[in-house]
Formats: sequence, C-alpha cells, structure tokens
Amino acid sequence: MPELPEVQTVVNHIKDELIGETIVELKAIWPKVFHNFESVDFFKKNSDAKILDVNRRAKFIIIRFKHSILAIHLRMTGKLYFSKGKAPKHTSAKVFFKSKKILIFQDVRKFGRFYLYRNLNKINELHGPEPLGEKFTKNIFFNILINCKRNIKALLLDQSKIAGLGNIYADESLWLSGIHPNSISNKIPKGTVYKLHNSIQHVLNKAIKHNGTTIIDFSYVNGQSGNYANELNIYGKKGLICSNCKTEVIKIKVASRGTYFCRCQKVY
DNA sequence: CCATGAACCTGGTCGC
DNA sequence: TGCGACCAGGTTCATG
Repeated sequence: MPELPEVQTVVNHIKDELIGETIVELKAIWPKVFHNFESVDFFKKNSDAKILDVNRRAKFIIIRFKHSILAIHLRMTGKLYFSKGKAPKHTSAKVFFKSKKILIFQDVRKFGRFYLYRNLNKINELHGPEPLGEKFTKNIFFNILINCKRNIKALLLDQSKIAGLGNIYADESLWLSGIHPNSISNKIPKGTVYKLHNSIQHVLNKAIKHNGTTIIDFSYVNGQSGNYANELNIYGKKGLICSNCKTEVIKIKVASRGTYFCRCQKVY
C-alpha cells in the first residue's frame, strides 16, 4: 500500500491515541511478522513498554519507547488501526495495551514487518534524506542525481538515495516536472532537477493534505480513506488523455515497475 | 556501480 | 461460471 504520504497519514491518525499507552502483549499471528525479534525479546529490552512518541521515518512508522523503538513497515498491503471488535481476516499481529485497547496489524499479502531497534541508527544508515525535511535541499538532490548515472525512476524508488517515494508518487513527480521516466539521472539539466525537487515536495505535501491515495483497497482507520486518487495526473491513467498535452497516457515497464507517462515528458 | 528477475504472499481482473 | 495469466502502493537477494 503505502508510500510516504500514506504512512504519514497512518501516523497522523493513530499517534495521539498511542502516546502514553503501555504494551502488555505482542502477538504474532503470521509467524514472520516480527522480523528480528520475538515477543519475549521486546519485553526483555523494554522493562518500561510505555509509548513515548510515534512518528515516521522513510516508510516506517516509528514507535518510541524509553529503551528501544519499534519500526513498522506496511509494505504493500499492511494496515494499522485500533481494533473495532473481532480480529479481521489477514490479521498479522496484535498489540495489547494495559488500557485494554488492541492495535491490529492487518496485511493481506503478509509482507509487512515489525523491527525492534535500539534507535534509528540502522534505519538512517540505509536511507537517504527525507524529501520533506530541511536537509533535502535542491543542491543535495542535484548532487545525488549527478553522482549516479542511472535511470531516474529507479533512482527515485531507491530508498537509500531518497526516502519515501514509491511507484505512484515517482510517476506523478516525473510527470509534473516533464521528465521521461527513462531519463538518465546525470543528464538532466540543473534547472530541470530543481523543478523535479519542487515537484516531489509539491506532490507529497498535497497527498498528505488529502490523507493519501486510495487505490484498490487502501484504507487506514475506521473505514476512512484518503482521496488523493482524485488528484492523480498520470498514475493509472493508461489510455486516458494527459491534461497537459492532450495525448494518450502510455504505460511501460521501467525498473521492473508499471510506469505511466506521456509524450510531453522529455527524455534526457 | 547498475540493471534485471525472482522471491516473498494473496486477491482482483481480464481474456478466452 | 471457470480457469489460467497477469497485475498490484515494496524490498531484498542473486546474477550478469
């Protein structure tokens, strides 16, 4: 399911209810859901299992405790929300709180994982800057592109270069800045790179404002779901008319991913 | 360093 | 209605 805006949306909607809660039991329904630990390890490390903070880094939901963090990655179909009764089909994990509330991690495709770390160091090592963070300047972005001689879409999807973009928002950002997804990163002119930088931030901010995109089955809490799908310009629009150049949107494969673009996007 | 394809999973859709 | 092929918002690993 989720890219940066969807993960941010999940955080925004459960954060306040999570902070201050104390975990009393962590239950794996799908055996692999806790990637690098078992329930007992969590409680061994966290004599105090009270949640101090909840936020996002890259596509991870970060739950912070005094002595460690839980990082949750939703992968393709993960959903995280407070239980509304009976555990639904495809529940991968349950988190029980002292208050008797239950957090459900539901994940049809079972790719989603919980990670237990001492702090954010490991995740920071493996991930590039936050596209909406202060450190993500136009010049830093230009340097990333110039130092790689690489397919631009593959680069945008590479979490170690820039954290948080996925297939939808990569296509949307490239379209908005008029760059063909098969362009080579170090051949894109500086001004156009700056435009892409701007497009990425614009697309992500707007998507967060709309609570993310709804495609197929994404919904985050209480049956609510984002409505950024109404704002998409290129993703999923194969055969429809591009609002910019009035020609038909084309779908091809780039970096092994379904990729939408139109002829008004220039190849560099 | 970069590209590609398979693997991890289930379910929806499309064509015949 | 049924069935197989293909596709899906992500990441990691092996191979060339």
